[in-house]
Amino acid sequence: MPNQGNTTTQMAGSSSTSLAAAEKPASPRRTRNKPEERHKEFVRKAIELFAEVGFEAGTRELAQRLGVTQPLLYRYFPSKDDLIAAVYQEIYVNRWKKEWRDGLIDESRPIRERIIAFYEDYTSTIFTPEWIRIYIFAGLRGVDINRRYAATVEAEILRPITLATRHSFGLGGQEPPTAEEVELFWTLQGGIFYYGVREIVYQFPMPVDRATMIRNAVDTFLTGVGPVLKRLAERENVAG
Amino acid sequence: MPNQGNTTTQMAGSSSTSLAAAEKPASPRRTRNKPEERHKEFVRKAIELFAEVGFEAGTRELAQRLGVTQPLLYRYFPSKDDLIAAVYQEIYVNRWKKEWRDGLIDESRPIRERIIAFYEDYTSTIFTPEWIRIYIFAGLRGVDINRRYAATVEAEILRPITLATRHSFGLGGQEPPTAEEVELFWTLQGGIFYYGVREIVYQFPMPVDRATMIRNAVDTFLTGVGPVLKRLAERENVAG
DNA sequence: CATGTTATTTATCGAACGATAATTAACATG
DNA sequence: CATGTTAATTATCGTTCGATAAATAACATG
Repeated sequence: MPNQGNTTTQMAGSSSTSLAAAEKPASPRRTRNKPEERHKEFVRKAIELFAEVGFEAGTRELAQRLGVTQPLLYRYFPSKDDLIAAVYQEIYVNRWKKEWRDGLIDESRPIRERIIAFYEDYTSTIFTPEWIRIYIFAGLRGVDINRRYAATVEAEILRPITLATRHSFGLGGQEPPTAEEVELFWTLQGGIFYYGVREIVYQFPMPVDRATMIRNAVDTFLTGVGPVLKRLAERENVAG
Repeated sequence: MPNQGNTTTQMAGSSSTSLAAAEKPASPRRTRNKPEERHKEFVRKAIELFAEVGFEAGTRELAQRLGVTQPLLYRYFPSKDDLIAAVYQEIYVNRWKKEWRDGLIDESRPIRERIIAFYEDYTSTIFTPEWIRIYIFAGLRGVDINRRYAATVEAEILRPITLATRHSFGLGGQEPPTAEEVELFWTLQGGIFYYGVREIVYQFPMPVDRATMIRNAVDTFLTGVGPVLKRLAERENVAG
């Protein structure tokens, strides 16, 4: 049934003609593409598929969506795990913006403005099904990816925010933020992140739009964090 | 334990003796148990296994851990999905405490105390690999469970907290909390929940203990939420 | 102790999976 | 236009999965 008919095989396209058995789009032989493009194309579609189904998604399903045969995948990725690694790289490394940190430590703007601007841009990057769902899939599958990512968030975002906030309250000097201080900002980070999880993963109806949520959360946090930071700083001075 | 084996079938236990082919613990025939106990036992072990591996965990692996054969599972659960449903029921329905709501609306204690006490007890219930990991697995697999659970959290926890906090600030009356108000408390909830995710799922080293984190997060929140709630209430009064 | 019920096991099916080897055809080069 | 390279396909292997049917043995009852 592979149909080698030299006649009308062309328009096998993708849909409608598929028989009950599925899987084979009935197009024998396709065009020949450049390896780099194929590689990118494969990763892009893999992200799409994994975000939907998870990493248990079959290589046959992926091949079908790409309009190629399943063994072709193994010409570009030695194993499925290598494909998954490429997916991680694309999402969590290539999409990170160095400007986030720069904006946060830019003392020419008020701290509130900086933090709100950061979270608006950051959430516009990560609040997609691809980013969030794959991030969560990754965390359940193994801890490496997420630990590394969390370490980056802490080093590049939360510690700078902590120091900047401390300064804006006229507290402390250059000493590195304590774990307890950083933990405070983790709860802000987590609270905002969980908004995205409810919206995108649990598909909860979200009556409050993202910008409003961020503004209220940051306002609440910045108003309340002053006294707590002060208390922590005093305790630190006594202890140290 | 069970196994009244009249000979040496005893030590079929679990390890070492397993041949290369694996799967069969070499114990032919076991004792006969009461159906209700089996049912409970199966669910209990299924929770354990699913928390580790996810719902893709094989029924053969589960059977092996139970010391029974795989087809026996199908005498107690018509399909794997029914087993999963029983797991959900056990974790997310049976472990819910009505006292949480009662404690939160008990106006004889200060609001700060009530909220901190609630989160300490709540986290002591849900900050286990079983609860958190299965909750997250469930959310990626389908939205029903988590949507239902989130609706319960909102109705039984967050709305009461919102009203109680409003009162403690001398704001508003009996009007139901607005979506924007509730959303504020969702960020607190999410921030605390994400602490558990980092600890249990991502296995991040947590230098700040749970109680301290809760105290700081609630203090920050309660200090900061007053002005924001007030602003929202005023806007509401003008608009309404 | 004989008998009936049913909890449990043995054996097996069909589908789907990741992966490999061998074959075929698209394209670049002379 | 003949030729070599390699992108892409066909065919297939071995494993694992959820699930079912039939055989067997534990226990209750008389």
